[in-house]
Amino acid sequence: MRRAATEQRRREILDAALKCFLTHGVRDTTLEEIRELSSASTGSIYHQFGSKDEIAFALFVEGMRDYHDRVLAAAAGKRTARTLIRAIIAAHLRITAEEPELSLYLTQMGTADEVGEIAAEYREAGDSFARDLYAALKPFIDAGEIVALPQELYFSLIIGPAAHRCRSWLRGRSAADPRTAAEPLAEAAWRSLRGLGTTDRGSD
Amino acid sequence: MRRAATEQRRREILDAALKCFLTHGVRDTTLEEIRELSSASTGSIYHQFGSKDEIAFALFVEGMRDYHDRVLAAAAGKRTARTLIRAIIAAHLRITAEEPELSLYLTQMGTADEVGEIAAEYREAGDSFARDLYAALKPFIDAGEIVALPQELYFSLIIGPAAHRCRSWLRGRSAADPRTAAEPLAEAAWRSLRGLGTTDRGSD
Amino acid sequence: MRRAATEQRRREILDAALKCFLTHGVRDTTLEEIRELSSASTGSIYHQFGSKDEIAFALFVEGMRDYHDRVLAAAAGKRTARTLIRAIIAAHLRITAEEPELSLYLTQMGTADEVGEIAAEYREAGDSFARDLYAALKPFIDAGEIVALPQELYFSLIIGPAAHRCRSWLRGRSAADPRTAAEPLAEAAWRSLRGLGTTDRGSD
Amino acid sequence: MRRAATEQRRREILDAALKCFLTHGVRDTTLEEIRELSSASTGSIYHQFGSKDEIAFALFVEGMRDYHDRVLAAAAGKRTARTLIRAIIAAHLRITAEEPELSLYLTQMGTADEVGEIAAEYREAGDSFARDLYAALKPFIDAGEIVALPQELYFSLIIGPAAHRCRSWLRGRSAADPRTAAEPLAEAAWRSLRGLGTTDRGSD
DNA sequence: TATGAATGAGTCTTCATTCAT
DNA sequence: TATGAATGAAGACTCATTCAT
Repeated sequence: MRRAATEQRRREILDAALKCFLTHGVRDTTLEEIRELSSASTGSIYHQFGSKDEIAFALFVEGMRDYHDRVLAAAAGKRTARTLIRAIIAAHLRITAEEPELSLYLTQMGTADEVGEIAAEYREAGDSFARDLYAALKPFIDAGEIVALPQELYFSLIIGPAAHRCRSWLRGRSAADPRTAAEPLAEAAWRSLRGLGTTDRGSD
Repeated sequence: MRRAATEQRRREILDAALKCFLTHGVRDTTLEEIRELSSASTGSIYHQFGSKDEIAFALFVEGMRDYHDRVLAAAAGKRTARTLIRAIIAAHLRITAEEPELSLYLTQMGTADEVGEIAAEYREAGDSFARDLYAALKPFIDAGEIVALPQELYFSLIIGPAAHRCRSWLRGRSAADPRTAAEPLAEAAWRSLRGLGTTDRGSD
Repeated sequence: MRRAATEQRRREILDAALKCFLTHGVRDTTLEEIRELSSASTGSIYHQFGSKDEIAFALFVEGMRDYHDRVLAAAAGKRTARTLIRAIIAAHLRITAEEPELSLYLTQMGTADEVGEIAAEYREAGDSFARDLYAALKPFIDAGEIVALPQELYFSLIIGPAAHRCRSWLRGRSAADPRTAAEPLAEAAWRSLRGLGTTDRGSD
Repeated sequence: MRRAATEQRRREILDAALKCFLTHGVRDTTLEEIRELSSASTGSIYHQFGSKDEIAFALFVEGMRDYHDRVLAAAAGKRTARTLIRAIIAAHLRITAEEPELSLYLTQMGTADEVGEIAAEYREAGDSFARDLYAALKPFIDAGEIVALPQELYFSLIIGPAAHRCRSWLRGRSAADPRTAAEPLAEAAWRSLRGLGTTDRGSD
C-alpha cells in the first residue's frame, strides 16, 4: 500500500517540522534540521511539499482544522446558552493545555506574515468556522438569552479572554494550568453576554 | 555634543528599521535596506546595535513601553471601576486603530521566540505594567465594586476581548474600525466584572 | 560510481586550495579563489569541508603523512646505524628540495595554532611517526652503535640540523641547494651519535 | 616627560598584542582585542604603529634583537671551542625556557608570510647576528679545533638540535624542561664539530 | 596627541532548492 | 519515488583604518 507509506512519511516530516519550528521558529529552522529529525531525504521532503513554507502552512492549516473541529464538537448539542459558552471556553483551554506545542505554534503563526501570504485556502476555513460557531449561538441570540451584538464581538467576548489567558501561559508568564480558569472565565463570559431578561443563574 | 549626534544616529537607524520591519517583516528585511533608508553605514549600524535582531528587539521594547505608558495614562485618575475599565479598553482599541502597523509588529513580536530569548529586560517591563495596572484596579476590587478573581484573570477579561478584536482587524478579517467596539466591549467587560452588589448601571 | 566522482571533486578542491595557500598563504586566500581555481561551487566546497580552515588542515595532515611515509621508506632496511642516519637526513633534505612550497607550507602550519587546536587526529600521526622512526634506531642503540640518550633527543640531533638548514633555505636566507648539505650533516650527526666503541668510520 | 609616557604606552600595546597573538594568532587577533587589553584607544594605537602588521613586526624584531643579544652575550669571551658551543646551546635553551611565550611567537613568525614581506630591516639584523656569531667561532675553526665546514652549517649543527628540542617543547609534545637537554646536546654538538686532531674530551 | 564613532569593502558562510542517478 | 551531492544567490557580519572633535 504505497499510499499509507507516503502518508506516514508525510506525518513524520510534519512532526519533525513542528518540533523544529517550536524550538527556534520557522525562520531559523533549516530544512537540514527537518531532514535529520524526520530521517527523510531532502528530495523526499521536496516531493511531499514544495517548499519549507508549505510545510509551515500545512502544519498551520491542519492544526487549525483540528482546533476548529474540536471546538465545534464541544459546542454541539448544547441546550442552553450558558452551557454552550462554557463548552467553547473550556474546549479552548483544554486544547491549549493538552497540546501546548501545537497551540503555541498556531498562536505564533496566526499573526505571522507567512500565513497572511498564502492564506487564501486558510481564510475559507476560518470563515467557515466562524459561520458554524455563530450558527450554534444564533438560536440563543434570537431567543434573547444572549444579548444582541455585532456578530464579530461574540468571538471576541467568548474566546478573547480564554485566548489571552492561554497566551500568557504559553509564554510562561503565568504558571497556573489554563483549565483552572474555565469556571471563572465561563462565568464572566456568561455575565457579559446573557440577555437582560435572564436570571442571575442563567436559564438552566 | 557627541552624545546627541550618536543618539540621533541611533534614532535614524531605529526609524528606518521600523519602516522596513513594518513593510515586509523582520525576517525579510535585510540590513542593506535599513542601511540605505537610514543612510548610515553598515559599520555604524553594527556599532550601535550588535545585530539585526537587536534592532528588532529594541524597537519592540520601545513600542511596548509606549503602549504601556499610554494605557496607564488612560487609566489614571479614574473615579469609578466602570470608567476605569472603559478607559483601558478604549485605549487599547485607540492605539491599535491609530498605529496599526506598529501594533501588528508588537503583536507579532510578542509571541515570537526572538523576544522569549532576549527577554530578561523586557519581562520586567511587562511585570511592571501588570503591577501598575492592577494597582489601578485594586481599590475597586477591595471596595467590592469589582468581583474578586485570581489576579491574572482581570487582564484576560478586560484586555483579552479588545485584543482579540484588534488582532482580527489587523489581520484584515474584519473591516470595522476597532474603536467602534469600545462601547459594547467596555459594557461587556463591566458586566463580567462588576461586583454583585453593584447596580446595573454601575456606581457612577 | 558516485563515490569516485565525489572523491575527485574533493581532490580538485584540495589541489586548488594547496596552490592558493602556497602562493599567498592560508590567511590571504579567499574561498572565492579556491572556488574559481577548482571550478567547484561555493556550496560544493562547503559540502565537502566545513570551513576554509578545515581544508588547510586536511592539506596539512596529508602533506605530513606523505612526509612521514617518505622518511620511513628511506629509513627502511638499513644495515648500519650510519647509513640509517644518513638516509633519514638525506630524505629530509631531498623532500624539501623537491617540494619547497609544500615544505614551506608544512613548516608554517606546523607551528601555527590552527593545527594545535584541531590537532587530536594529527597528534596521533605524529606520535606514530616518532614511534616508527625510533623503532628503526632501537636495534643500533641496543647494540651500542648509537649512544644512549633520552629518546626525544635522537630526533633533535638527526632531524634538527637538517630542518634548520631547510628553513634557512626556504626563507631564502641561503642559496645553496639543501641536498648539498647531506654529506656533512650526515657525517656530523653520525659523529654526535655514534657509540664510543665504534671506529671513526662507523661500522660499515 | 612626554617621551617616557609614550614609551610606556607603546610597551603596553606591545605586551597586549603579544598575549593576543599567542592566544589566537596574528591573523585572528583583532585590533579591538589589543585595544581592550592595552586599554589604549584605537587612535592611540594607530598613532604609535601604522597598522596591525607593524605591531606584529615590531614584536618580532624586538624579540629577535633580544634573542640575538642574549646569545651573543653568552658566547662572548669563551676560551675554548667547547665552552663556546655549550654556551650558545645553553643560551638558546634557557631563553626558550624563561620566555616560552615570546619564543613561541618568534618561532611561529620566523616562517610566516608576514615577516617575509616586511623583512628588509629584519634581514640585516639576522645577517649581523650570523656574522657576529660566526666571528666568535672563527678563531677555533682557524685553529683546527672545529672542523672546516660551509659556514652556514655551523648554525644548523649548533642551534638546529636545540631549536628542534625547543619547538617540540613549545608545542607541548615533550614535557621535559629544555634546559635539561643542555648537557647532552652540547656534548653531541661538540662531537659533531670538533677538529679531528682534538682529544676526546675537547681542549679544555 | 588622544579619542572612539564612522566607514564600507571584503569574507565567510548559509540554505532553499534543483537535478542527475 | 527516493536520494543526497551540487548549486550559487543572498546575507549577516567583521575589522582594519580613517577622521572629526
